[in-house]
Amino acid sequence: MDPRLLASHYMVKLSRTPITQILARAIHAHILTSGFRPSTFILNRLIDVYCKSSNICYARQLFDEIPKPDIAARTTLVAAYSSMGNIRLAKEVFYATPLRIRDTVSYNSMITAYSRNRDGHSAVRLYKEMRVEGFVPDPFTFASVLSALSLIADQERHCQQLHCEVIKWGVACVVSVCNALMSAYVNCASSPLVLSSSVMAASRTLFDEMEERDELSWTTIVAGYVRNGDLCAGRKLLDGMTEKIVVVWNAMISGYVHHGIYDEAFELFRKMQSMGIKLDEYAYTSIISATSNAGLFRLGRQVHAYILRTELQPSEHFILSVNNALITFYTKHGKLVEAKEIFNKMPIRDLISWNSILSACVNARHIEEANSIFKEMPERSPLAWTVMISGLAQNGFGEEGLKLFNQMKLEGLEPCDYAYAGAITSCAVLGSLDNGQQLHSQLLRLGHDSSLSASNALITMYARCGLVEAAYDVFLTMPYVDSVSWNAMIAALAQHGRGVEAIQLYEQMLKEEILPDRITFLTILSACSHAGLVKEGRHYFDTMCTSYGITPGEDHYARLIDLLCRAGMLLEAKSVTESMPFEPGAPIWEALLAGCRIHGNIDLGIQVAEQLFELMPQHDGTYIILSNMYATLGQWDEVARVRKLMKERGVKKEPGCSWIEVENMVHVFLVDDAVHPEVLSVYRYLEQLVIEMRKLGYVPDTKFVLHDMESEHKEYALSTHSEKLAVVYGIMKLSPGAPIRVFKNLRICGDCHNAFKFISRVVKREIVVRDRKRFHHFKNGECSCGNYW
DNA sequence: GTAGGGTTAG
Repeated sequence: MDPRLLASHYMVKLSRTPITQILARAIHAHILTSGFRPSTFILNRLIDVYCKSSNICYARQLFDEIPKPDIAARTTLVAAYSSMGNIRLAKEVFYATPLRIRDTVSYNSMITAYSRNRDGHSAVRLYKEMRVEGFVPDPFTFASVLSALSLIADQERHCQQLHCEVIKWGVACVVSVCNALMSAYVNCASSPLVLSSSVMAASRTLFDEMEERDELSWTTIVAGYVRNGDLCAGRKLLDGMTEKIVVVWNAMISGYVHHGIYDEAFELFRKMQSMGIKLDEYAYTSIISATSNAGLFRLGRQVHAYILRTELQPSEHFILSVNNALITFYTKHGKLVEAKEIFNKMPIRDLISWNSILSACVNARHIEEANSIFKEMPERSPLAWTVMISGLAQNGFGEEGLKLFNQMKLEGLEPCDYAYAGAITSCAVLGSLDNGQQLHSQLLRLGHDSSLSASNALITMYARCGLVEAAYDVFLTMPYVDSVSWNAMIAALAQHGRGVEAIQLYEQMLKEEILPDRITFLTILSACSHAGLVKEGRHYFDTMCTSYGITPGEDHYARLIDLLCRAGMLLEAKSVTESMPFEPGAPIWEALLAGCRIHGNIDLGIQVAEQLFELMPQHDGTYIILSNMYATLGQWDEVARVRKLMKERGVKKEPGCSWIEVENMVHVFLVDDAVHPEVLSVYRYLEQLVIEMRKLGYVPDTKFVLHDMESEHKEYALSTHSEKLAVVYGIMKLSPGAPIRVFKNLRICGDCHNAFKFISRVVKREIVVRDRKRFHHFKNGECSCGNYW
């Protein structure tokens, strides 16, 4: 075929019909085999097709194969590389183009490339360069360079300078240039050094003085107001509009949702509906998110049903984003099954779908499931890692959380402050102070130390590692705090038996007008409980309802009952259970049973245990407490009966286990340990200690041995308790005078509690023990709990 | 041949 004919044939084909990649390949092949040199027009179209189908390699091949591609082809390629995020190749082509044949369009493309690559400085530099070289900027140049300004510091000054240039080059009346300028001014407001009202005013003046406006002009100004928190100004403009521009409505609705003004969001949504403005995925996702945040389950489900009924041919993008929002909606309302159903039925999923279903599983504490989703994900974004790390930590998987955090770093991903918070929480779970401190110093180095989530995690970490003062330091030096910080600090004091201080801090919180939430009351109730402050606890329980409108949940009642039980008011506690507006569940009975144990009320204990056996027959704690109660009374037949019951039902007792950190290594001891390599020397050291302790009056309290055996053996059994072994190991290994910090998975044993008082005197060191419930600080023969535990 | 707005994940 005659090459010229072929060319015109291509021209027609290329300009009229959408070209598939296959067709492009065919033309490309023909060009190569026939030696036909296509016009720039054809070349550009082909490059464009390849790029739109993500085939940048072919595009470059085409470019390289054709001798001396002209400026238009080069520019197309720069733009293509830019839109695919490959700045390296874009630069290569641009700078290989001789200066004398570059034109304004090639500069525009390169400036955009830098801007897309989030390199605002290079974009601005190139703009200045082109001006020095004498190229004339056009409206596209300004649109490109102005959009790059949001990426650099001192944007306001640059904005004003470019504003002058715009006027100088006579393009101030071009709508697209004005839009870009307005948008640049609006973006300045995100800098803390800029007064948002002044840049918004500059933007508004531009808007008001525009002779003609397009949809984007309206959107830029309204979205600008919304983003900078001036919802009223945005709404005023919206109400005065004659045109119905969907994007503006959507921006307004999302603004209301972000500011928690849900009523207005719903009202606007309904208005859109009644005015016949097409509701698209943006409107729906915002409104679904409103129902998620506002806890409006029924309304959310109605929206869901409405979408299914009315959207008969939804686009792919519509299905994707709406379903993503729905996953979160069902997750936030505790409906994992529904969330999973939506996810499973989705024809296509993106990063957000995967991240949403991952957090759905994490929130529902289905860690196994979350783990397999995490492994299955096609792309693990830093967010997914973060969700997984904090999910593991918050569900007590400290070791796994920390491991994942380290793995994230090994894979070259930079953990954000939330990921650090997860890792720090992992340390809190493990009681790993060394790791926690290292993470703290990393935070300081990275400048993440002002992060709210990381600092809140630090408070908890230091507290759970036994360093209340360090927790306090973090709390006091935080640039701003939220109710989580207050709750964490109050809890820190409460766990360490400093109930009065916890209450004082709570009162301080009220003075600073921070509203307490349900967590605050849980914390303050346990503070009162640990410190034996019955009157105060009752008072706070009442004010929770009367002054703050928080309906006490089962967990609040459980703490109130715990408070009364510890103080020996078992009958009153019992009567509270009867006055509750719901049937008592396991937490209530457990609190009562613990009270019965402390005060040796076996009759009530048996009744309560029966309830618990029914509710959770596989729970070891009930059997243990009951058998221990019989054992203290010497009723060994009954002990045997309970043990037999356990065996029959296949219930296993969680073995006691304690651990201590020495030089960044965690050493674990079990009851009657024979596993730890140095356990023999630990036993020998303990024997010597006991001799010294007896001189000071220590008598092993064998009532804490819960099996029937000779008293000599009982003393031996006591000496094998895991917490004793860990404490002794600490005395042997830690530098002289350093406090001993030991962690135990169960509650501390009574004889160990007594023994540690004596040990603290013999070795003249502070011993800190964290058990399942709280901390004990032993110093000079006394414990911080005042024996009230 | 080049630029530009609104959403959903912690």
